[in-house]
Amino acid sequence: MTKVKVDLKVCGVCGDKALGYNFNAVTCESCKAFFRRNALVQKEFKCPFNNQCDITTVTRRFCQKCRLDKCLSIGMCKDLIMSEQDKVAKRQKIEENRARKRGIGSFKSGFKKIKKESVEADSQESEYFSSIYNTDSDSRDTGSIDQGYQPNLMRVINYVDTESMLKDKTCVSNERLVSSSDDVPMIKTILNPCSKEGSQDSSCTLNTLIGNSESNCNSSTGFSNSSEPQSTTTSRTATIDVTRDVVNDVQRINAVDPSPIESILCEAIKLEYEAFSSMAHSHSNSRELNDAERAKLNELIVANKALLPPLDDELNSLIGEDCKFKVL
Amino acid sequence: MTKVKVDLKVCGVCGDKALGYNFNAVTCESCKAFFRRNALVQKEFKCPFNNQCDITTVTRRFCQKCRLDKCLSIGMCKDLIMSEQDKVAKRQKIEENRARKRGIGSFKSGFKKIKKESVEADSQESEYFSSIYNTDSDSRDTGSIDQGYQPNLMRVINYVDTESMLKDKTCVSNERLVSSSDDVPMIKTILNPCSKEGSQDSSCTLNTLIGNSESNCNSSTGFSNSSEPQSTTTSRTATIDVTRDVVNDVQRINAVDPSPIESILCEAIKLEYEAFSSMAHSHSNSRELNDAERAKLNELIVANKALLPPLDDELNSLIGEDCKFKVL
DNA sequence: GTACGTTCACCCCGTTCA
DNA sequence: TGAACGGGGTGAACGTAC
Ligand SMILES: [Zn+2]
Ligand SMILES: [Zn+2]
Ligand SMILES: [Zn+2]
Ligand SMILES: [Zn+2]
Repeated sequence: MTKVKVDLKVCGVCGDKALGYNFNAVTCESCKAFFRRNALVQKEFKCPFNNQCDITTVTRRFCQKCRLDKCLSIGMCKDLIMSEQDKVAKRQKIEENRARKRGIGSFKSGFKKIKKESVEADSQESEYFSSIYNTDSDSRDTGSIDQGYQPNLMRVINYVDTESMLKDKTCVSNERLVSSSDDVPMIKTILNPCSKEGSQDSSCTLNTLIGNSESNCNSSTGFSNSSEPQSTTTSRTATIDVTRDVVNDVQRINAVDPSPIESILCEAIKLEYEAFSSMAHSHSNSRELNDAERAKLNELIVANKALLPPLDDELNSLIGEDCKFKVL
Repeated sequence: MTKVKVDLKVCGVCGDKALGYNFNAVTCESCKAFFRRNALVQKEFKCPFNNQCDITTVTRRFCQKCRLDKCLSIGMCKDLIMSEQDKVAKRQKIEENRARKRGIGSFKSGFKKIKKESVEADSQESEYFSSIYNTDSDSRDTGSIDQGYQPNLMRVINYVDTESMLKDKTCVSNERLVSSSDDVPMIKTILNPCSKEGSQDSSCTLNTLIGNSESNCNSSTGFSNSSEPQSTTTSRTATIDVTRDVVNDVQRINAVDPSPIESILCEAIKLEYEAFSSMAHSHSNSRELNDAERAKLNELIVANKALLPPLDDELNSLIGEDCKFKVL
């Protein structure tokens, strides 16, 4: 029981053993590296087959395109890949600490090497970043939303839920939080296109949510999109799957468009629902949706619909169903 | 009921459970650590969004900048963070006591660990360094005269106001004031007008979906919806400015003396002001949560709407029906 | 009992090298 | 490409002075 949990984590991309979240999805080390290396390259990969490669530990290296698509589909987020600046900053910090440490220990240590590096990278980066710096750049795609700290951000998130949320049940009570399931919930953040001029209604908002991705039994791996909802869980699961599909669609759409915003949005939506639903759960097992939950659901639907032209009928019907949960 | 009171303490920064005051504000353990680690670093953090992140247990890791700002805004005081010297002194004292105790108890006892520490200062890593090096000049650091124990001083003062000022405030106004629930009131400081306000108005806002639930007296995290703290406060700000002038004068008087006393004074003054303002605000209802949630929800909806032009009528009606949240 | 600092396990990102 | 590793940030638990 104790260490079992570790073994339960499975890479959402290839099914290999996973240690935890990477770029916002549970993945193995190799997929992590793969994503970091390839997610930002602008070049499109080509599938040698027909874009439907099943990714496994064995096949994962055969088709970069499908592997990358899979990565994105399970929610891996490009924005969490450090920008060149971030990396430089990080290296610098490490250098500093190292130097400092060394200095304290014994100040005789060689310092020459260090500063050499600190002089650093200035040179190369150039173009990428330039865009980032300008305040209003609408582009932002490649880089990250913000150079500053995306990474930590995410990390934190994941960390959080796990720990604080379920850890002490006590807080759960008054804490909105999710879960309670057992272990790895996760968060998501989304941000809308706050591209410059949309200011009118201050439309841009970032929502964070926690989605609890189930862990323990079953579904954890169940990420594989589209596939089956084997689980018992009833309606909630179903709903979630639906949203997930929608999300996937969006992401697929995004494929062309490098901007991750939409995908993030979708994630958020998905998570929102989940968060609510988990909240509801905590109170009672009853499968009733409270108004908040219901509202959320509707909202999700709206959002998704707007996002992607083709809306699923299934979903609609589903909604109809869910809505009947005692409407206020 | 008896121990309930303990549970009532809520972190003024993120809303998590708090045990008591830390650096002059009621905070959770994590915010305490966060503040200690980051308040003195010279480097400015950067908000990935637009400096309006709502800080909750979930989102607190997203944005260091807004978290730190929040810390300061609720009155957490950098001066209470021990300086490196203080720490060294403290360690020394501990060593001494330990040694003495050990000697008394039985001098054969394990010494291994001890000397390890005595080697001490090197005490490798971790958090030490972070703060040390900052050149920060302006206050305290090198100076010294007093740094020896500013902290205590501060504490005392706070204690005082506490008493006189808000005593019963219990939870209070939206946002800034955190609570104090029943026993220990606390001080507040007002945040500085965010230096470069220029950026903030950009339309983007960060919201947390989950909202903070909080059952009892929520208050904790202010929600961003409409009444945004920073912007609103015109009159308030003005007042503060005035007090600030006064404070400055005082400081000028103290001038030569680098000691943080003046800051303390300042704190007290501000606090008073805040106490008033919070009173005025005090919002009525207890069942806050829903409202907050609702607001959140609406916000989301609005955001989504704005996002995507084509909105489905069906859905609209649906939403209108089910969730009466009046969408604006 | 309160409020500091310290420690340590943990999470996840980057780097390195075979 | 991927295993192994280095490392920083976080937060719970703990030690200690007062
Ligand atoms: Zn994998
Ligand atoms: Zn393929
Ligand atoms: Zn907190
Ligand atoms: Zn922020």
